[in-house]
Amino acid sequence: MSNYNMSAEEKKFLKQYDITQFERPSVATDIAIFSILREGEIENFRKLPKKSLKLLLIKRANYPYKDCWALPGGFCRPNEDIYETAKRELFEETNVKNAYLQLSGIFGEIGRDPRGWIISNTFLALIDGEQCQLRAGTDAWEAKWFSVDLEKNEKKNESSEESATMETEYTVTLCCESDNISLSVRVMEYKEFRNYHETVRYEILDSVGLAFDHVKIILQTLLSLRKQVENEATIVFDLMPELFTLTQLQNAFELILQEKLLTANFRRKIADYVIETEQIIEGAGHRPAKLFKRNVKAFYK
Amino acid sequence: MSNYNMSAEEKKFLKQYDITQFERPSVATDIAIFSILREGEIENFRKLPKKSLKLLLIKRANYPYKDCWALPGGFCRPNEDIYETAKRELFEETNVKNAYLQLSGIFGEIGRDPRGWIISNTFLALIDGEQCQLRAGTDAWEAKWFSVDLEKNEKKNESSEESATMETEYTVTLCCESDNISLSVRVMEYKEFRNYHETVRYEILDSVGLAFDHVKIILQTLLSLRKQVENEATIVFDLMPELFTLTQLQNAFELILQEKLLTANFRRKIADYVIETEQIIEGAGHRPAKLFKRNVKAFYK
DNA sequence: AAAATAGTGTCTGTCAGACAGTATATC
DNA sequence: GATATACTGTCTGACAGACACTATTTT
Repeated sequence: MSNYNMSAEEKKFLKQYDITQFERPSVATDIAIFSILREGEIENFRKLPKKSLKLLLIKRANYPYKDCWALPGGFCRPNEDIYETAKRELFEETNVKNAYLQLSGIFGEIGRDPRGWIISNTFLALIDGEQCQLRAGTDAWEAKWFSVDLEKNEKKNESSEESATMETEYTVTLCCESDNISLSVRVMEYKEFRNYHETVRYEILDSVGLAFDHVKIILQTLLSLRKQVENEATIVFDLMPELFTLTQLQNAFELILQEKLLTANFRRKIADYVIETEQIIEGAGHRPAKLFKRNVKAFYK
Repeated sequence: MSNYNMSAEEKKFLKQYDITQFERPSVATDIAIFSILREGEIENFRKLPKKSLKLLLIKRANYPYKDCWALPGGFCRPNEDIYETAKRELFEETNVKNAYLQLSGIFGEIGRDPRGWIISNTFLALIDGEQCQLRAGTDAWEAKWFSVDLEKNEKKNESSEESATMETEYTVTLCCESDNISLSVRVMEYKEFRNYHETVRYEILDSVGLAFDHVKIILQTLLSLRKQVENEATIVFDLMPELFTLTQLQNAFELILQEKLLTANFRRKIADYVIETEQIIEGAGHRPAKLFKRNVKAFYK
């Protein structure tokens, strides 16, 4: 700390202070790394490749939750800031150094990890999936991209003048096409409005094949990503390569929001964030698209 | 965890697993508790009381940072979720049970606390200040509401086609009128756009009178509060009592955003969130205002 | 009547949604 | 020419910003 000069008395206090006298948790990070990747093979030379929103999962080689899939993550090391832990883990899995990384939550519920008291600080990462090199799998280690699909199912809605409750069931479907793996897990969302305040709580209904409380982390992170995309366009660019077509960009928005957008309107909305380049996409069985780059100036208000 | 049956092998693994073999941090929470309170005495019987955005600070009775002011907070106890820690601390300081509480950041930089490796999960809390009962001060303990003022000072702005940097100096002024205390602290914000990604970093310039890195926490929490208020109106209601006038509500918006709003436009914007009651404010030296309550149904999309 | 706040009506320009239409590559 | 995507123009209605105006209470 700058501007802080210790007195002799304070130095003495610190010398006597024993931080280990209190019970401490382990602190870990789990990262929901999203990207946009091609789904399967190109069926028709005319058609654009079908892309989908992907999430990186790792097959656990050890107990607990051996053979289940989990978010990449790890323990925070001494002399390491948690953001550094997240950065390091991200790099170890994907070889990506400069990705978008954002705190998305804390999960510290008692019993969430059978090994003991482990608090996880969770992060949202967005990367350009085509660019990244996944760490090679070994016998003990395997990482795969899973396509993400979120289904919302309103269950119950009660509201009076003073209070309201809203129960929503979410089904998260994670598919790894190449390996023919499909995980379908469900989480319940309980929203309450009582005492003039809103509270939200999540509960896992079933989580077969997914480790720990990672379903919850995935769901909450995905919902917060969506909300952000609705509010500001800039975050989506973190999924894009240096040069991209406007259709690709629109596709990224559509995959996150899970809804179709109208092209003319979309282009008007993002016009200020992009600059047209001289280059075009070649080799497609149809009219080629112009390539755009980010307009750096537009990313500042 | 539901849906999780352990094998004998796994049970054996967990029995052998020693979580204490790794070095662990202490985990704490610090809470930025905001409210809106009357500033000083009523000078003119005609005028409305002047209100301001207040932040709760506590005078540290012990080392480190003895006699400095700090955010209320404390260590996370075993068998306690961090949200519970925050709730507990909030209740201990303010006697408020059902306040709005939201994760606002993690601070785990090495050296942020001279006592050792302490990671702080920080929270934003909004409460109706008029309703809350501050815990009584003792010789060893003192809590005060400080008015918050944020000043922005753009310092440097460079941008090219590929990259941009933006340096902003923030001055946070915290005043406790009743005790004639005024703390003025400065934080530098470094925004960078490089490798097609934006990063933000904060650095304390000076922090006289404020403990630890709490300036940073205060600034970042306040900025995120502002951003949220710009995006959705609902969060501001957490600062209001059950019944309130529209002028009071507008005032709350203005204090957070630090800008004047136009009344007619404001009322149109929040019209759906409120319901008129039969009651009116009495005893003012001017036309009395109607009292409104929250429209519970509007708080759900 | 003066002071001070409470509350409303309306003009304007911007922008999002909807939709129709045109353009241009490859095969 | 068929196919498929790329890209543009314009109508509409909603809404945010600006501003002028009216209303009501106490002293």
